[in-house]
Amino acid sequence: VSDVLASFVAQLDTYGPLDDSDKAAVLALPVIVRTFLSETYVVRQGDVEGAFLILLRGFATRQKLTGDGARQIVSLDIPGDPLNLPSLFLSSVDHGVLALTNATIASVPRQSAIHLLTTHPAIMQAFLKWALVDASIGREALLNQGRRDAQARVAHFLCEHVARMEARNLIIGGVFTLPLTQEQLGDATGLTAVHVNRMLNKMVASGLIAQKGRSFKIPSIAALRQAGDFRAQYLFL
Amino acid sequence: VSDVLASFVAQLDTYGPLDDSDKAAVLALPVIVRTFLSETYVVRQGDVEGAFLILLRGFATRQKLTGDGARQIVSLDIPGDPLNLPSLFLSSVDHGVLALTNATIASVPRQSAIHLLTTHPAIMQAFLKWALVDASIGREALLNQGRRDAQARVAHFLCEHVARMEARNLIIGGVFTLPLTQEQLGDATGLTAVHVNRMLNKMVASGLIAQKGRSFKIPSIAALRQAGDFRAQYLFL
DNA sequence: CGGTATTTTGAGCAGTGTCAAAGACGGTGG
DNA sequence: CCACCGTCTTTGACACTGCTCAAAATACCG
Repeated sequence: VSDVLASFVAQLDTYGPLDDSDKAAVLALPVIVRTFLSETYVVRQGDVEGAFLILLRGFATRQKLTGDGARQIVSLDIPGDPLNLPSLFLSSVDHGVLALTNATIASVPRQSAIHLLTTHPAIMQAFLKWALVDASIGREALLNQGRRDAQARVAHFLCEHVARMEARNLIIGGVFTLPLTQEQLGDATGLTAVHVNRMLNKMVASGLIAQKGRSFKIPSIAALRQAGDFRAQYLFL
Repeated sequence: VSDVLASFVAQLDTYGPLDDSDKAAVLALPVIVRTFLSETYVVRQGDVEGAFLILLRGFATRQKLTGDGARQIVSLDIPGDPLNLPSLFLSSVDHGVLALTNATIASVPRQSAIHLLTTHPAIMQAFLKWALVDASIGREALLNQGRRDAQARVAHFLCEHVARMEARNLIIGGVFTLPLTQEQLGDATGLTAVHVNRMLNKMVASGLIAQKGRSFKIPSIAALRQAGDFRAQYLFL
């Protein structure tokens, strides 16, 4: 029994609550730790995936493609996130998973994960909550792309990333790294790389964000939230 | 014990499978049947909702609002759909529910529903699958609004509605009613009512759809699917 | 039959996309 | 440690999709 899943258990517990036997059962799961290079596929869209994956270190996106190859990033995943919950119960994954940075990922055999859930109702319930929150985040993203202008979309995306990172104590000293190119930020907000660039520079000019390479600092999170029409309730943190 | 929930059980079973005692337990749920007039709120965004609601007859949308009042429709719900699954386990609903037509809705006390799930793992699992499919549909909608042009968005939306209605045997003779104004169709696709109008007329002119008032007929579903870049896998029907 | 909501149409415009090129950055091998 | 190379960012000019505003036509409902 190793403790690679310790932080995952902590996450699950916030959706829980789990009792000690539940936690022990998760920690007793057979796990293989795998590493992926940056810019490499973890799961391909349409795969019938065998294992349940949890991101331990690094960043990953979940993304979909249109018929003519345009990309939409549907989630930016951070350490502690499950990467392919749907594949546990659905026949195939409707989206691909791409490692953005070098990433270490815990891989749990599908049958072990399913067995865990069916024998531990509290864990099943925590997974259900996770799925519900994931859907809620998706709905907010839909609102963001459907009804906000370019600057607000980018601001909102940044606010969400900050909020989720902070909830996991992954931001230290107010500075954080956004592990995305501007092209990818466009794919996450329904914009073009060029236009994302203009929006970022505009936001720097107006003092909404401070940016140096891919590391960001937010002078006033309140101001950024206002610019992005961001209210955090939908994250259920 | 009435059978108002019979069709809901049938739906659940497709996500199941449920055994007879599971089904009996659902049917034994205390239910109040309520009716709502068209254009009337069933749940307001942010409500701490007491009851679990299932749409029995009519149509409803789930929708979110931006800070300055723009609306995004995140789901068009049809008979058999649960309307507020998140509120069972999350503290509040992140979106409102609006009856589009006169609607009859089954209302199950929250505690009864929760008790049902925690005592019947198979039902909990079916609800989890439901949540996963709902999230998958949300991701496809995000791709649709982020990366497809106006005509494709409308075509894709129509294809999805047809596919879901057909899966419940709610389309007879190839003609169906879209219970939305063009304004609402715009809110569902991230477009303006005016532009939706132009797209619909263009699609009629090119023979992709036949429309008379709010009733539609699709001459060639294959052609419409092509126009909307629609592949049905993500619905997991 | 009148009133209201919805659809339709037109004209003009704004926001975002496209294309292309230059500049900056970062990683790698020598 | 430096030079090189590929990727990413930045900038400019321009095109175009989809939005705004406004008014007319039509459909729906009591």
